[in-house]
Amino acid sequence: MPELTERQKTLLLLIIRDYIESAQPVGSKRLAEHYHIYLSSATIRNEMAALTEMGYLRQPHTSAGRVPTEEGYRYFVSQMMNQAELPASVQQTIAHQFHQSKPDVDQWMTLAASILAHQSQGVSVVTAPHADKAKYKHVELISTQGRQILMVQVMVGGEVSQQILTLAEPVSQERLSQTASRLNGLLTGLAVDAIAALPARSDALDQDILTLIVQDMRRMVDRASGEIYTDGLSNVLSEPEFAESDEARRALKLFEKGSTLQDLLARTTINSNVGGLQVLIGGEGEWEELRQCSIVLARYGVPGLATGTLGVLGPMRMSYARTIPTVRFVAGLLSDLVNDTIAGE
Amino acid sequence: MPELTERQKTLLLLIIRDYIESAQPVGSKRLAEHYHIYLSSATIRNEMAALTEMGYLRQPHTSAGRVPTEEGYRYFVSQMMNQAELPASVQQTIAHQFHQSKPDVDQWMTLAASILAHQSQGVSVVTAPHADKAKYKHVELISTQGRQILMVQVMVGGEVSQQILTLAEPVSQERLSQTASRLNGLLTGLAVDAIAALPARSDALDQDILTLIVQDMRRMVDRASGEIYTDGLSNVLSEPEFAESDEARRALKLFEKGSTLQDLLARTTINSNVGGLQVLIGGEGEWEELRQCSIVLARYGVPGLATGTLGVLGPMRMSYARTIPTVRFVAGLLSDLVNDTIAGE
DNA sequence: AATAGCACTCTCGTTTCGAGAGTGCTAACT
DNA sequence: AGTTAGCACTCTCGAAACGAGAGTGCTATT
Repeated sequence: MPELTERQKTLLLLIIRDYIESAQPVGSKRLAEHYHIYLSSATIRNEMAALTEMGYLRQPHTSAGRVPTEEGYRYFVSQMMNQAELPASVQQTIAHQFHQSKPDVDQWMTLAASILAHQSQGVSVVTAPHADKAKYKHVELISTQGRQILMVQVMVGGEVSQQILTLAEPVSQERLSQTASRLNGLLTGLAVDAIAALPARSDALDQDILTLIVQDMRRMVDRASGEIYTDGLSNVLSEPEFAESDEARRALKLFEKGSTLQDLLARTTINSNVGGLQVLIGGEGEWEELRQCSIVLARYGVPGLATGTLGVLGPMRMSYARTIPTVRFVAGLLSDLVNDTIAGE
Repeated sequence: MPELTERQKTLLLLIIRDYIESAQPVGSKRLAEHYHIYLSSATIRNEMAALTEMGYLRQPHTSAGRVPTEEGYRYFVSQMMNQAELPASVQQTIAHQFHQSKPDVDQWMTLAASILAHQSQGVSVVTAPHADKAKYKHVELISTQGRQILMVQVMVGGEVSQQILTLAEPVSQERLSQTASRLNGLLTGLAVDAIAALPARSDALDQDILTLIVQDMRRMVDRASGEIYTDGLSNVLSEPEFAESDEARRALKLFEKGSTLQDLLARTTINSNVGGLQVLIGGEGEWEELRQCSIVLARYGVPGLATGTLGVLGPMRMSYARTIPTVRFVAGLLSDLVNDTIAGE
């Protein structure tokens, strides 16, 4: 259906840009006066009617200006997708912040969330890089008290999981350390399936821990993403479309119980490959809670080894021109960091 | 200034209770009709005038009903402080949830935050129990990649900190394990100051790690509270006083950058001892952002060993009758849990 | 001391109204 | 044929007007 004439394209983009800035329906007259189009308002009206007919625009009421439809936004985004780049100065500032921070995943995620939120004036969402196919690297067992022990497990790539276990009976730290070192000798470099396939061990404690390790690795692989880092929540309230608190509350709830969010991010895992951006506009008919929102998502990391998701959520009227390049740039940066971290293995 | 007659007390409490429910200024007539006071509206008016004079009530405009002042709320809270108890059935439900969960601090905190938020319809705030005087228990060193290693440190009491370190040069896992086990033999049970006072070690790696351990322990002691668990953020938006998003945004921002919050919780550390509640009303002249809010705080844990803070933030008009007993009860529960955890040492 | 009565004040929801902005359509223009 | 001017019409929005309702303070009475 790309029956858009050149003029219609320009007009459409202009209208959307104006609406994103002003948050108000844009009319033919305003358009004719404000921008240097050498067209009369009447002509513009005709074109607008056509664009409305085609489903790119919409009028809130008869005799109000036009507002982009979701389809309109989609066109807008597709147009700017390949073109927008973050100014070099901003790039430098951001990169600088990352290189100054400690080499700690937690720090990176927090920083990424903060930068995304500030740059885009939206709500940022970042998940930690996650090994698609976890390989065992190391386990430590530390007795904390009585029958409870702390198990710290490290994957190749540096992903860490800690968990508290309750054993059937108290075990001394020495015994735990021996068990751990035996298992470490045995399992290093193996994937979860290989470990599960090992023959049962003679020592009961060994066997118990082994089972738990497998469980834990499974859990790490299954949860598409663990904790979600987020920032800029208060930004949603600045947007006029969330002035009535009801709509805003719905959006906030998304972040309290992460299930919808998890769902959303999981989808991206499937559809999108590292490097590509994905923009979901108006919930895409799937997410009722997001009907008023858009999300710009990207996948980062090293495919097959460790990847994560990051993105920005905002009103459908969000500034894509700022958000898209920022998300892309930060995703690239994080990919590099992950790459560097893994490189040594 | 407790020149309140018995009748004035009853009236004041009634007015506040009504206002908390209805969120609307309460007038003399409404009061006379709705409740079984055998007084005429005129009499009530007189008393109201007196209460206003004394600073417990306020009228938004001439000829509107009365609204409690902060002083009024304070009186209200002081009255109900000793009396309110959570229904036994609710107590059971809550206790049940805790006993079903895994023995994991993270789980507990999340659960506590969730329960508080739901019960009180406010925003809950919980910090993990934190050792006031950390004692060393165990360290593990795990090489993750090249010069970077993961250091996992466990305190007596079970508090865990993990950190990524970058060494001057790559070190094998064997060597790391040896170092760790040497240090474990040496340091177990010592407090940070004792460790800092140890003579320097001959082995360079040992010494490096030792320094880092001390640093890390200091860090853990210093940060009054690390991560803040929170829930029910979307509840703020339901309250009519936050209908205009500006006020709501301010409250939300509190939770994004935790500094004010940290500050607030730190104060409680000083003023309040375990078991006692503290109710801050209207920011108490100190916290501009909280002028419209109240916060019910409690300290839990075992004094001198490990304590944490928990509380609920809501509009000044929040339901103290539900919030106060809930906070008190959950604080008690968490104290028990901390106690049980530590008992074994 | 408590109350009934009264005059007065102030808010709030409704209604009315006109300005303004925008539209669609038709007829004229290039 | 594409563009533009003109016009009648629609709809929103803010201001002004207004009356109902609720509440108050004060005074006189019980």
